[in-house]
Amino acid sequence: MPELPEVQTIVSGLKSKILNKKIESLIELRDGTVRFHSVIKQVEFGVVDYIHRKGKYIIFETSNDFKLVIHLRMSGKLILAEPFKELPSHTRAYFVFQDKSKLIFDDVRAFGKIDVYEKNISVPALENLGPDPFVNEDQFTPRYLRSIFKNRKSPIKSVLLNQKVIAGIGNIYACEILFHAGISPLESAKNLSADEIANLHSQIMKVLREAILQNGTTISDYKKIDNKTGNFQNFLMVYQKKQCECGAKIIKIKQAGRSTYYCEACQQLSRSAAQHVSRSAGYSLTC
DNA sequence: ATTGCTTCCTGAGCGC
DNA sequence: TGCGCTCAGGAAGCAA
Repeated sequence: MPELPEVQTIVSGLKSKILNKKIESLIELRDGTVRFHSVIKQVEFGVVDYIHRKGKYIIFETSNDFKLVIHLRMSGKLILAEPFKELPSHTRAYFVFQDKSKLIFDDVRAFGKIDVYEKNISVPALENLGPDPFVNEDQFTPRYLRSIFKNRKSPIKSVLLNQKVIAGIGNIYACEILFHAGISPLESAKNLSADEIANLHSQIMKVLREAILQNGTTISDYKKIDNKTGNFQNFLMVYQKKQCECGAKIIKIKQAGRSTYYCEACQQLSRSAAQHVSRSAGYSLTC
């Protein structure tokens, strides 16, 4: 499942491989994968001149003033392919560049989409996103989190997954971040103390930064654009784990329809700020 | 305004 | 071996 670190890894790869390439065509193999918003289908995109992301959305901007907004959802992959290479079995769409190389959008579960807009049109999905911890680092502060959490009764795990609050965190990193912050996923967001929020903020930055360094987490589907796996799965502490490093059993529950993994011993409910002990530095990169 | 449920989709893994 | 069932989950859309 591509979340912020996986999408960041993909965007970095794309920047080095397809920036300034001319899009000759965008072929759709499965209806509904590519959606044109007030743009005709036979559009000449021109050259890919800017590649960036916000949250889990990948955005290509082109020299003829178009914007391609790509979301990989559960199982989407962007794979670079040499000319004449056979297409993967779940190819939903692909770009052909002027040099005949291809960028393939492969997606088993077919939830992913490519949305085409004119460059100066605002994209609702992007407008509704909260700050991204890296793209909007100046807005994503402990103070911002305090203001948002103040009135939220929802469990903190669900709030972390809310893209309107923070753009980019998905199920795996929500679980991992809460473990490293020593906060129970069941805790109501409004119960968190200022110290706990400050610690949570720093764990969000640390876990995501570390995952980016490791090129993301490959659990099942995620692949880099060279079709290779990420490495952060080797550093997961709770997600799909049976036992915590403290020796306690990892608990699996459902929250808002999603699996949550946590350690009841390390992540206790309703501790006062005074009792709170911040987890020490975190990663043992010797796994 | 916020929260929670359903839908989309397909392959893996399971029990029988 | 093969069938049917459950599960995985991001975000949109809707209901409460």
